[in-house]
Amino acid sequence: MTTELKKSRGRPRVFDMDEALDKALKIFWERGYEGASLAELTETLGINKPSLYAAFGNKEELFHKALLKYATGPVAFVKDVINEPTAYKVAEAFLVKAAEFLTDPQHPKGCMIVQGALSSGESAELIRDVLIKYRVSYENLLAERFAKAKVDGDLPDDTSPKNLAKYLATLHQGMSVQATSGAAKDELLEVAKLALKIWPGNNQ
Amino acid sequence: MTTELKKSRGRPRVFDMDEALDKALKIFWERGYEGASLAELTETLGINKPSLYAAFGNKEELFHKALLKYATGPVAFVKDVINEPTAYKVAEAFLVKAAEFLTDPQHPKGCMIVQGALSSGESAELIRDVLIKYRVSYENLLAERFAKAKVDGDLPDDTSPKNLAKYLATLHQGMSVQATSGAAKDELLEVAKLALKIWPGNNQ
DNA sequence: ATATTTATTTACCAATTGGTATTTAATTAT
DNA sequence: ATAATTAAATACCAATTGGTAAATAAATAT
Repeated sequence: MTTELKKSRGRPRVFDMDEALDKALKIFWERGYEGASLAELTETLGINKPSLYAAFGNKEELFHKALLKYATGPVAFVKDVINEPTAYKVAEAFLVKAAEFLTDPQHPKGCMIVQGALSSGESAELIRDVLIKYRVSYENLLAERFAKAKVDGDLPDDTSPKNLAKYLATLHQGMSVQATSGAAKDELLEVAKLALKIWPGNNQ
Repeated sequence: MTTELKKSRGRPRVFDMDEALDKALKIFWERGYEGASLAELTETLGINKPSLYAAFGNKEELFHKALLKYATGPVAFVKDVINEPTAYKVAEAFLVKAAEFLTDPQHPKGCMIVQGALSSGESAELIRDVLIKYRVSYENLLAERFAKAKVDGDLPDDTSPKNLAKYLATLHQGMSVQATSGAAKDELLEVAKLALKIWPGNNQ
């Protein structure tokens, strides 16, 4: 059923670009931008450098493509989360799904957007800034959702959507560090449970 | 008043070791272990490589010495915090002081123990593991303090000291990421304030 | 069959990485 | 004054970094 209109002219590519990008993603994910060497990348993808460059551009472009795949793939759940019916359910879904995702044994621990280039040398400064922007935009997504919840009367008047969003983003980022450090899913779920106790009406 | 018994025999060292270590600390702090190059280190310390090696050993040893200085210097407040009279005051002091420290303009943003080697190449794996141990031990310090609080009747019987400690450690680590990403002190103080609302008796 | 196109392979590149051997300079002990 | 000791400066090292030029192989269009 897949439309294989591969009347491409030259020598056919021997590797699957999507699979290769996925492997690159996982290396960046657990090594970070600077920690991932071209040597490890090419070795893992099973291709050599010129092929990698022809297919994806340079290391930086490869990272960006991997990042895009990450944001639209594994991490897409964040954008679903804001569709939960109430602010509380948004927060709950966000933290619970984060706990599960960050410790999922199917892929590297932690969040690539958090640890891809947290502190780094000059060569990764652009990458670092892009990741910061991603984090900020996810946080803003939550803040906007909570602002709407206030209008809906779903949150008390004296609550600050921004503070609430930053609280959740901070927890998420901390959970990412925890996951990378070996914390188990259940431990992070307990953290999530505790964190949700701040919610008005969810006390004790 | 400083006992300068410098009847050391050979050519005198031209730089102050403590000052130099402090500069190295700040570079590791904002660049991470791998991100800090020997070139940047020697340039900033104002000494050349052989001098650095003679004084501090290799890059890894220098990092460990800087880390020790960090843990006994800027970050010593964590060990004071557990002397607060109540569990709540411990948590409050921990989060408030963390917010202030992580955004202090006097030194790099964020926590070196969190971002010194979060994700990295193979060359930093030992460092990464040491930093993980540091994080775990700080968390254990809090957990033990809260266990004592339970015995004292300062915390309800159904509270888990470990979960509480992990909750606070997670927030601290998240705040570190936030600080590195440009969050302001006031914003982190708001997060701390929100976070403390989970406390029994501190609701609303 | 041949030309064209595209991918792979091999071999290479300059720059940078962490790390040292060697020489030279500054100090103290004799 | 001279020997011994210690540090600094210069110059170097192999290995690795990200990146590429040139040659070769596999497909399609003519």
